[in-house]
Amino acid sequence: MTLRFYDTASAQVRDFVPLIPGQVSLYYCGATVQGMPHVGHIRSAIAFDQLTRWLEYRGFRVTAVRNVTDIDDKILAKSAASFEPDFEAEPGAVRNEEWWALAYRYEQEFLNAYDTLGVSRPTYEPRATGHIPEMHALIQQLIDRGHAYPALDESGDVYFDVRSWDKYGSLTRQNIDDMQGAPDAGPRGKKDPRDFALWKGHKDGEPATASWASPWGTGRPGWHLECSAMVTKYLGTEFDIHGGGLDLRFPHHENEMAQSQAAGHGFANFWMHNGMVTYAGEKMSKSIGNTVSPEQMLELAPPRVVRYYLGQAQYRSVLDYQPTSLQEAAAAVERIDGFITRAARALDATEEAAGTNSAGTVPDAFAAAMDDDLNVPQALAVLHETVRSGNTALTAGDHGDARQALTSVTAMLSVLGLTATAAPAADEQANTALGVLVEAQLEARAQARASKDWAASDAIRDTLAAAGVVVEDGPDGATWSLKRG
RNA sequence: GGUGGGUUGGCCGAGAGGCGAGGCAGCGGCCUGCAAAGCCGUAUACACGGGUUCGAAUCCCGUACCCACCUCCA
Repeated sequence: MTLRFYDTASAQVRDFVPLIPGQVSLYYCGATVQGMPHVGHIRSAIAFDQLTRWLEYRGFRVTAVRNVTDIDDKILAKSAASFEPDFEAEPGAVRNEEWWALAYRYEQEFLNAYDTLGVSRPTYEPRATGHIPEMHALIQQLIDRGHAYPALDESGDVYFDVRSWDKYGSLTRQNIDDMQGAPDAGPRGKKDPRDFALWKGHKDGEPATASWASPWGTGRPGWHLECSAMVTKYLGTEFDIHGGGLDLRFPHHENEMAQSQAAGHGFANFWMHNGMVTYAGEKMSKSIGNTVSPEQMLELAPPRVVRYYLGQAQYRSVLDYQPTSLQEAAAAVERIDGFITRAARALDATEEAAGTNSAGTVPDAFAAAMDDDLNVPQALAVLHETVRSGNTALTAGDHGDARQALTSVTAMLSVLGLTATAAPAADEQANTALGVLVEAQLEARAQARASKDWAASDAIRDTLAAAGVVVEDGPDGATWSLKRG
């Protein structure tokens, strides 16, 4: 049983062998908390959550780290704008908000979205501003090794010297001389326009709270450096997997890799990048303004449906959002949930040992699909096939097979982060206040049906349906459930 | 200009030399008083043009179009 993942650095699917047997160290880039999350952020988190869950299912102890970039240009700019007299508060924006408050507030928004959509919390979630000393140590190390230098002007910046590191560009297989270079970078005291900032000198007008003392003058960390420093602190100088969105490959991850390896670190063994979410074929991003928020999706569908939708494609592929996407996902989820509800009720009613919650195992075909670079679509095919065979078993009254299918489905859903909320057992449901009323209606309907009074029977069913109670007739009489969503 | 990725049936979305993944929608059937749910059946799908091969959606060459990154971006 071999796990295989696509590694961006080597551009191939490779066998995954962790550095320490039985353990996996995973770092994936979280958000720059400068605004509300959009579903692109969530898709990335779901992808690495699926990875984490699958590794854990496979018996690995996973140490997952997801950073929070809580200081950067945009955060400072947004905060500064909130103090302007003509500040026009966007929905959700706050007037006169300090940069650190703004960052913490949006961090909470991200956490809420992650939690709602079932993204398990990483082991550690470090903030950039909490790791200034580690960054200073790394910068000093790079200067000592001749790979970094204080800006040639008086800006107080410290730059990484890309020309000093001949492997620069190797992650994305680019040649430095073929790169466009930052058009607006100008010299800014750089030796090469592609040199990037490890440390940004304090600028006039920036709040004093956004500035830390350093051997090179007061300032704040560069984006790329913070990840390198935090990875090393929590996972060591060499670790198994570094993840993030495909758009972070360059420059962010290229720069991270360069500075860490130039500092003598082995760094990431695997680089895994999730594909973008597009809207009408265009990448969803703040700068384009075509974002769809988790809230907007959650208005259209329950969290598990949103999770199903965002997690159903293979993580590396582009996921194009369409207005009908969530309806389709909802239908698929309802099909699964319908089986679970029916199976649970049928089995509970006939078997006393219903509480056998032994952690089920996943079908071999499902496992093989997940082992193969997290082929979730293929795994979902196995899930649906299991649901079908379970339905067939239920119809046939084959409770042994039905139970096996139920256990199997439950295990698969757990791995995918789609665990169904346990449907109430029939008698439990009947004992609620609503249940008493519904049962009375169903009793009346049963009598109407017995006397072939179809008009009365259907009227009751319609009334219940209007109240969100779905009635289904079966061989043993009618059952009911609350309409989901 | 450089570097990657893509184009699969009405839609989404896997696969990767021979047996038509799966879901959604549609159609037909079984079941049902009628429904619903479920089950069964149902599609001459692989951008285009060449080539290799007994056989190509899958390999090779070329073409077109799309996307991403090279500037902050999950």
